Order: sequence, then structure tokens, then C-alpha cells
Amino acid sequence: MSEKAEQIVSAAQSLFLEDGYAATSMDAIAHESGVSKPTVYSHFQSKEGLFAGVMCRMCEDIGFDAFDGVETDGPPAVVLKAVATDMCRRLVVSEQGRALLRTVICEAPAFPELGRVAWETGPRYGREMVADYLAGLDGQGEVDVPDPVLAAGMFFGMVTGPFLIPVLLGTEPPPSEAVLSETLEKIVATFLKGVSV
Amino acid sequence: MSEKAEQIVSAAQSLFLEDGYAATSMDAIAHESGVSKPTVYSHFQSKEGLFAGVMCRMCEDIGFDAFDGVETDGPPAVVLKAVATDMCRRLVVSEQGRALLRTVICEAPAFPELGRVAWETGPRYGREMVADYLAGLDGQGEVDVPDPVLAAGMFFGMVTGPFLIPVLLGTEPPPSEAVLSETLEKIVATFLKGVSV
DNA sequence: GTCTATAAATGGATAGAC
DNA sequence: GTCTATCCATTTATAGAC
Repeated sequence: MSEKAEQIVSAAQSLFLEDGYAATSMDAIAHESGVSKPTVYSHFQSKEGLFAGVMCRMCEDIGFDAFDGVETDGPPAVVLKAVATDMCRRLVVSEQGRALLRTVICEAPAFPELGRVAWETGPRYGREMVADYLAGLDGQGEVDVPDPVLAAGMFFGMVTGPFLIPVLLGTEPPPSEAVLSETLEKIVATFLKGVSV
Repeated sequence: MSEKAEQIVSAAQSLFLEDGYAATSMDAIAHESGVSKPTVYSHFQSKEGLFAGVMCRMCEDIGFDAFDGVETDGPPAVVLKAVATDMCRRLVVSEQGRALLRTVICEAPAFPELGRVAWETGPRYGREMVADYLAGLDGQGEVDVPDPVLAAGMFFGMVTGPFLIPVLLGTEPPPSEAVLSETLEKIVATFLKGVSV
């Protein structure tokens, strides 16, 4: 990708995330990226194409590798807390993550393909990895999880539940690392007690 | 409110919910409500005012009376399942509820007051009622809930977790009543086990 | 490939007739 | 109070010079 194309993508990212699809103009993108509008159109077919391309790429970049760098053979409470912390940092604490989530939720009806990519690369992928992990623990008799996918869904819900909606609605600031750690400790404990044998 | 004003509000509701703030034009609202644009402006000061007014009113209407019509002196599993079912019907199953949630999430940055109203009348109100209920159970020694607000947040997260994101992203249809009932049964059981004494 | 300039359409909002 | 007609700014997208 040429240098100008990258500048355009970068400007489009921040503007789309900041203002949403409809409220962001190609003029603004051209201005912000320091090129003229025809140059934007020489690299990207249309506003829709630029938006879908940029957002899908972001989903894949931020994409939710929940278990990246997490040692999965420690105690479940430690493993799950690490996974939960990673998820909250990506979706709740990170301003970019929040903005991306907000944007894909907004535009999913108009861009179904984007909704699908966001789901596959993000929550669904994370849920599957947690489900596999829980199924493994169940096989070892450490927990009682008859439906791993449902349990993983509960886990994700519990972890994000206390933060996600108020933060998305702008009525609470994202939690500090200290509050996050303390809260997730309790949440993971409650979850593990709920699925204990 | 006059008849025309009500037609305008009704048209504005469906169009804003369907297409979002920026993609909905005052022309379209006038056309859909069967009046002319100046009539719209004679009743409402501006597009922003119309949007904020209509959405805030919807939040208060749909507003989350989690315990309305729920007998709170039955077994906790029954009470909490009723609350959870009511919440999922409002936010996940109802197309209008989903659209409202999506819209307020989208526009919360541009309309902070709307975000506040949506939070206060909806999730926060529901969370507080569940927190009070759990605190009562804790006082009777039926559960171990040292932090009722956090526990209520976990509860809401667990209940919506398996449904909310995939439904908002458009990758899964809302659950049938049968699936909802079966799933919430398991979720409530896991939650209660997690907070058991 | 990139720019200036502009086309063609649509947006929010209003003046003035009735 | 309501409409027809219109203003003015802005939008997406492109034509043509360099």
C-alpha cells in the first residue's frame, strides 16, 4: 500500500470512529489525510467501500486473541482472570476498542458483512477459545460445564456486564487498572463457584 | 399534543431507529408523517431537538421496570428468572428495544444527555432493583453477596451475554421464547450457585 | 497520479401565501 | 397552523489540466 493510501486509511479510521459513517465526509477524510478528494477516490472506489475496508481491517487487527500470551496450564482462576483482563482492556478500557465496538454496532444493519467480520474475529472467536478451555477443565473433572459455549457466553457477559453499557453510554469513565483487577478477581471467583463440581 | 405532532413523533421514532440520526432527513420525516417540512419545524425547534426529545421519551416509555408484575416473595430462582426474561424480551427479543439500544449507543457521544437518560431509566434502574433484591436475600442469609451492585451487574451481564452482541451485530436472530426460557433457566442456576452461601 | 474546479443532488431551515 | 417554493450550505463523485 502506498504512503498516501496509508494516510487516507489512517485518517478514515479516526474520523469514522469519532463521528460515525454518515457524519464523516470524504472532504474531511481528504483534508485530514493531507490529500485531495480525487486522490481518495483514486485509491478507494467509494465511501462505502472505504468504510467497510477500513473497519474490517481494524476488526482483524484488534481481533480478539483472548489467549495470546496467557499460560493456560495455571490455576483456572488465574487463567480466566488473565483472559478477562485482556478482553476488558481491548473492549472497555481502550478508547479505540470502545469506538470500534460502537461503530460496528451502529453500522451493522447497513453493513451486514462488517457485522459478520466483527463477530467472527472478535466475540465469537474469544467465546470459542474460552469454551474449549472450559471443556478441557470439564474433562479433567475440575468444573461442571455441560454446555461450554453457553458457559463461555455467561463468562463474557459477567466480565463485561458491570462496565460495558455505562461506558458505551458515556455515563461512567472506563475503570482504572486497579478497579478492573479488583473487580475481575471477584467476577472470576463467582463464575468459577457457579460452575464448580 | 396535537394529532399532527403525534404523527411526526411516530414517524421520527421509526426513521431514527431504522436509519440513525445522520441518515434520517427532516424531509423523510415530513413525508413519512404526511405533513410538510415547515409543519415539522413549527412543532419542533430543530432536528437535534426532535431527536433528543423522541429518544428520551422512548427510553422513559420502554424504561426498564424490571420488577413490574414480578412476585418478589417466591424462590429466588423463580424471581430472578422472571426478571431476566423481562429484560431479554425488552432488550434482545423486541426489535424496537434492540433498535433503541443501538441508537442510544451510537448517538451517546453526540447527545450525552440522551446517554444519561437511557442509562438512568434503563440499565441503572434495573441494576439498582436487582441489587436491592439481592441485598435483601443476603440479609436473610440466603445468598452471599458482599457487593450487591457488582453482583447485579454480573447478573445482567450473564443474562444478556450470550445474546446481546451477536444479535446487535446481526449475526444471530433473537432467541425464540423456548430457547430463551431454557437458557435463562441455566443462567439463573449458575448465578445463584455462584453467589450461594 | 495528483490537483483545481465543478457538477448534481440532498441536507437543514425559512419566507411568504393562504 | 399549514402549505408551496426556495435559500444556502454541504455532500458524493467526477472532468479536465498538469
